[in-house]
Amino acid sequence: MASADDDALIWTRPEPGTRRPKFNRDQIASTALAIADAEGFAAVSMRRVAGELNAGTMTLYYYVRTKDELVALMDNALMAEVLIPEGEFPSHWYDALTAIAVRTWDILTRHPWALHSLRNAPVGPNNMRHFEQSLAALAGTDLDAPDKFLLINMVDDHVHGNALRAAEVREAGEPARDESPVDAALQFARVQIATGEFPHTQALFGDGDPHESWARVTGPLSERDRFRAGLATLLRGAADRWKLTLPDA
Amino acid sequence: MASADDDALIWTRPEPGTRRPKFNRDQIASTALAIADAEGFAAVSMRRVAGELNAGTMTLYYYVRTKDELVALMDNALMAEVLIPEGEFPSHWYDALTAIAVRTWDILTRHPWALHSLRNAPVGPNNMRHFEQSLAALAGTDLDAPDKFLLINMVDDHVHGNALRAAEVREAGEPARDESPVDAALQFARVQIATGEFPHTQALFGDGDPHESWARVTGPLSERDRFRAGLATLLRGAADRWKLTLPDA
DNA sequence: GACATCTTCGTACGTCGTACTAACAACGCT
DNA sequence: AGCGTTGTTAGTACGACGTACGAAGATGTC
Repeated sequence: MASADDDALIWTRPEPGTRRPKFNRDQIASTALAIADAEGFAAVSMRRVAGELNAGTMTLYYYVRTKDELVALMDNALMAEVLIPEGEFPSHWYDALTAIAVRTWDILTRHPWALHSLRNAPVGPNNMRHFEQSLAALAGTDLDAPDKFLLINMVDDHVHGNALRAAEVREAGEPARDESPVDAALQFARVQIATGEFPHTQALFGDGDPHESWARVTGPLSERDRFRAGLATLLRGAADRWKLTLPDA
Repeated sequence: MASADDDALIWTRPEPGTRRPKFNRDQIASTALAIADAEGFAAVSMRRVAGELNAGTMTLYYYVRTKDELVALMDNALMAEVLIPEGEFPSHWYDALTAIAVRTWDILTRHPWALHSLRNAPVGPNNMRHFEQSLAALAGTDLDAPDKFLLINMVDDHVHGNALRAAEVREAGEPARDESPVDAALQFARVQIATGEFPHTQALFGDGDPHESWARVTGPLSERDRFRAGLATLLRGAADRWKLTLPDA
């Protein structure tokens, strides 16, 4: 009876309930994510993603209606990373909000292309989970609905705004880079300052080595610590405004 | 002697030192800006801008090396609008910073495509003027260089972050809209909430009419006033942190 | 086997940015 | 007046892109 269909072994035979597609959305999203991380968002094209999966380009359109939907998938995958794991959730509102914000900032900073690109992505499940966590952080306070919403938005705005600018500036501040764009920008700034039209800027940066000036102006804190300092200032203002308790620390 | 060249009248003859280009960068930038305002940033293509000027497409490349340079021109033109006019500059640091931030927010909100699109534009002259004005706002304080820089960045981050999200949300909150995308998003959120996975979100929004829920959660303040409230909170935190005076008001 | 339906993907169209190159126009020379 | 130089405009063409259309292959049910 070991007849014609030896390939009908349990191992080679597809599971029942087959007729299963060769790919799935998670796979596609993570492939796209990998490309974006390695070569930037601009490298993520339908042809490219399909190629990476050894599929025909149009195959993707079976899983996704448009490229925007692919981007939505990418966004949702990224947002999964920003969720605080069960059990690591601080109990004090200040600590919880800080943990969420810092984690989000870390992710956004690790994927610098994301902020430029995922902005018009519609709300997905993980976006809602992120919002839910922020609300959970404020559950212990007696803020009313509009105030909770306002505070959460303030924190999110700060995170996104800062991550955005930090991503832009990152390489510019690094020494040991001498490609044209950065040097050109520094050179431009120096020439502008030399015109005397920018007395305050001149006083701030001085006339010395640009990289040294930059280091002096940014101060001793890392970009991440400067973000945290800004966040702490914001939350201090919020505590003041709404008479919220600060953690003992 | 009124001979062959009647067209050689002083009025018709071009001025000496001619050989002047037919266009200039300001013209090109404002044309591109107009297109973006009317039809969104995606409508700004080299062909389109050139067409609007009745020029050949490639003519633009005489004024600009790449499309990115065109975008830089657009960015610089926008940044001109955010500069506070001479004489309107408040003397107290708090008022000055607020004026700069609000004005910037207004401009960004009036050109919602800008935040999505101008982000990688390199620093231009008007960007430097904006920074110079921010420094001028802090001239009366005795903050040191790193603290000034940090505070200015915090405010800018807040402005950009908020304007970004406000632009996304704007239409979604408006009633009298029933196109598919917005309705689809609201519908999605309702279905998600109904799963019970989002108790805090559910408690916040309730089960009533989505637009009514939205109105209740955003509260009585306009988007602009909510931005100002967040900004005031941030600045209050800053005043606290650095022992700065608040205006009498 | 025949048929229906699920899944894959080749071809083709219209867009985009822009490299290359030719054409035209205005000036300084003689 | 003619000529070469150089500033300015623009046509053509190439290789990318997203995706509409529809044919082809694969897998299930009778």
